[in-house]
Parts: sequence; structure tokens; C-alpha cells
Amino acid sequence: MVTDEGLSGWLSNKVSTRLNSFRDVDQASETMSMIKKARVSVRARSESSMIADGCQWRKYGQKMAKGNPCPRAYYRCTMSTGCPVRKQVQRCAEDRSVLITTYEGQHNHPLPPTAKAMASTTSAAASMLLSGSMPSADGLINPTILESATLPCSQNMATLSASAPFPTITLDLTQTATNNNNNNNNYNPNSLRDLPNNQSQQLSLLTPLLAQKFMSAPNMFGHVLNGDQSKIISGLQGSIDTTTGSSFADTINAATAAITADPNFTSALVAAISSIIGNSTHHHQSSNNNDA
DNA sequence: CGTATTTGACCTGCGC
DNA sequence: GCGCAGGTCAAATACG
Repeated sequence: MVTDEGLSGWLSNKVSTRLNSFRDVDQASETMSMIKKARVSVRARSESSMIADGCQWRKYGQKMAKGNPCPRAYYRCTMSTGCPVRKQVQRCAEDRSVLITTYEGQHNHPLPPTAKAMASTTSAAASMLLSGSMPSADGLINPTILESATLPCSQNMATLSASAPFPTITLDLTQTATNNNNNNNNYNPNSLRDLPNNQSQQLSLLTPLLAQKFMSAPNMFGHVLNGDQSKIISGLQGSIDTTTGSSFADTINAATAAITADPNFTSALVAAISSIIGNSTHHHQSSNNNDA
């Protein structure tokens, strides 16, 4: 089991080690750029200006975006000086009751228990981001495979954006939400508790299902993992497991750090995830009883 | 008075 | 090279 702090610490160390191993400065910059560009986007119905995610943010800018009458707000994490994590908040042009929050970067500090709020949601995102973030030797995985193969309880909840300039996962919490007036307080330490019942149930169903699929496929890679690769999988498993209490931000950290792994490894993982998703469609019933 | 927000200016990347 | 759009900076302003 990978602990919250342990996972976070290992990821930071892994990224640093990898960067230090580069002799070519350009290659290091390219990796930093890759880390920065990995994004997780969350769509949720909310009348407030921000969804509660357990972190503290300071607004540093606002712009009108083309094609959307609503302004886009820019925030940076203020839980630690120099924390590189940013987020963008914007209302959906088609449905202004929908708030789109996009996270970018990795936290450089320990996270409070309050940041656990959205761990369930983004753990799925981390897995999918990893699977589609890099060209595979067998060809790029078709995002529609992921979308069409999503599980009954998660249908339309998680999509992989192929057209976005950055590898981006969009989690849509608006599909069945009909009554949402409780998750509107900024910095609410109990935001997961305050999610409407139907959303909470979807989240708790989705996460164990994915966790089981990953952990029940011991030969998913088709080749022997090296130490670092095993750690990546351990980290992702830990982030998927709701009982570890891994945080929302840690999950994003895991996803962004994992895509810096070598292409061959990522290629194998893409194939494995594709295979798992393909097989999973025949075993809905057994998986559906994993709700915590 | 210290801190957070607002907002116009500035920077950067990209397409033409 | 130029213009556009997205993103960031920082001075001014608001707020507790």
C-alpha cells in the first residue's frame, strides 16, 4: 500500500531523479513542459464561483475567452510558497450552471486531509490520462475506445480529450445531477460529504471498479517491469484505492509524473489498459457490487 | 493596515 | 512579420 505522503514524496523524487539524469538540457525542459501540460478538468453544476477541492487558491487573473460570454478566472495554489499548481475556472457557454475547473501542475507540499474530497473522481482520470497521453508502438489508443467502454455507472463521466492542445481528462459530474446547492462553499473542508447523493454514489462506484480492473490483471504489461515502473503502478493503484485516503492533488501528481515514464513502458500500459477495458464490458455485474 | 481581488498591460506561442 | 488568443504580471482598488 502506498501512503498519501509516501506516494507524493516518491513521485517528486522520481521526477527530480529523472530530470537530473538528463544531460541534455532541452530534454529536461521538454519533460518539464510535459508535466506542466498534463491537465485534469472537472465539470460540475455549481452556482458558486468555485467548487470546493480542499486547497487554498489566490486569484491572479481573469480573461474573456473566445466563444464564451463568461470570463475565465485564473488561480494559483497558496498552500505553499512557490507551489506551481494552477487552476482555471470557467462557466460552460452552453449551460451556465455548469462550472468547468481545470487543474495543471503538481503540488510541492504535503496536502491536508481536506484535499481528499475529489480523490475518487480524479483517480479514474489519472488512469485514462496515462493511457492516452503518449503514442503507442501499436498506434495511439483511440479515445473513443475509452469512452465507449466506460462502465455502466460511469457512463459519460470521464472522457479523454484528443483535440485539446494538452493531454486533458474531463470528468463530467453533471450528467445526472439535478439538485446541487450544497457544494458551493469555497474551501469547504467537507466538500465530498456535501456532494449531492447521486454524485457521491457515482464516484464511490466508479473508483473501486477501476481499481479492481487494474489490480486483477497481474500480467497486464506482457514484460517484466523494472523497479521504477512497478512503483508507478503501485502509486496509481494506491491513488485508485479509496481506502488509502490519497488526495485529489496527489492523483493529479501521479498522472503527470507517470507520463514522464519511458515510451516503451507507456506503450505497454496503453495496450494493457485497452485490453482490460475491452474485457471489462462482459463483467459488469460482478463489478457493480464493489461500492464502499 | 495587511491581504485579496480587479483589471489593463504585457508576454508568448501559433497560424497565416 | 503581423495579428490574435491565451496566460501572467503588477499597480490600483476593495475589503475585513
